[in-house]
Amino acid sequence: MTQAQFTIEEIPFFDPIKIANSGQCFRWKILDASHVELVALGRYLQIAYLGSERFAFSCPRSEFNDLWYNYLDLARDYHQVADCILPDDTYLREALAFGEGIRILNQDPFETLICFIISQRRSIPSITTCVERLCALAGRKIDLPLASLESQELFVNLPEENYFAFPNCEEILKLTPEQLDSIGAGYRKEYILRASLAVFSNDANLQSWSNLSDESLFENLTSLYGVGKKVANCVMLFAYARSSRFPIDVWVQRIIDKYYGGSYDINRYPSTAGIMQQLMFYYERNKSIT
DNA sequence: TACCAGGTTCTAA
DNA sequence: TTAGAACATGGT
Repeated sequence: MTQAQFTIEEIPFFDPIKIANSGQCFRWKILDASHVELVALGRYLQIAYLGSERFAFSCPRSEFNDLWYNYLDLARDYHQVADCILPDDTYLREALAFGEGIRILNQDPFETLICFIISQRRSIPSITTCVERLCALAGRKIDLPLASLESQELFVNLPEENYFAFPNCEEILKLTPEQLDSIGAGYRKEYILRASLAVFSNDANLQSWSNLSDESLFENLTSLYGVGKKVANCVMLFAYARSSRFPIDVWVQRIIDKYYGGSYDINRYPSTAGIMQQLMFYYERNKSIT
């Protein structure tokens, strides 16, 4: 008996469209009101909302269990996280009501590192453009589950375009200077190259770094040229499941100044400050748009 | 057109 | 130790 080429799952507190707009990932794309596609972990995935917290994923059950369950952080009980919000934290309560369904992804460390190096002092649309150019130039072409998807009415048919995996360090280092210039990374080009070189030479063994303490991991990440505390905290939060990390960017600083009197005690949420940060960030960026 | 963007590095005090 | 300038490019 052949395995079904899709997986259906009931998932509470999960909103792919909000995740796509949350700023933690740059390769998720909203196709329509109930479909999202993404490229991650070297694969293509489409997610369809079926109603009543039920979702269809364009992959076999085995792939869903092996890869996407962890990537999408489905083991965590987000209702429990929500229950931790203090009664007097009015702003965060509003942020939760607005952003319910956002999960913190467990992304690939190298991809997250390079993406957030690119992110510094740029808008999210601009980051997305730059990341896509890098993938198209240096990334491996991905085999699409086209035939199997088209045979299912659950999913949106794929456009006839190519999808590329995020490149590894070797693939980035193989780019010519002209190619690297053409992705439009500007002065961050040198940061990308030196981070890639550190990983290639094994000075930065990103896989083994997952065993480090928060303090050591932060120290190692910030030792990379072009990686400061903001980018390091984003990598820790979005790729190393360090949910206590609280990246402070211009948006979050604005929130702290406006709603928290200029200082924010992250010890209010010792193990979930990063999740709270993401809710705040999403709320502040999107509340005026919708 | 001018301004700002999920910051970091470098330099001078 | 800290404040401030410089940094490349894209989106609005």
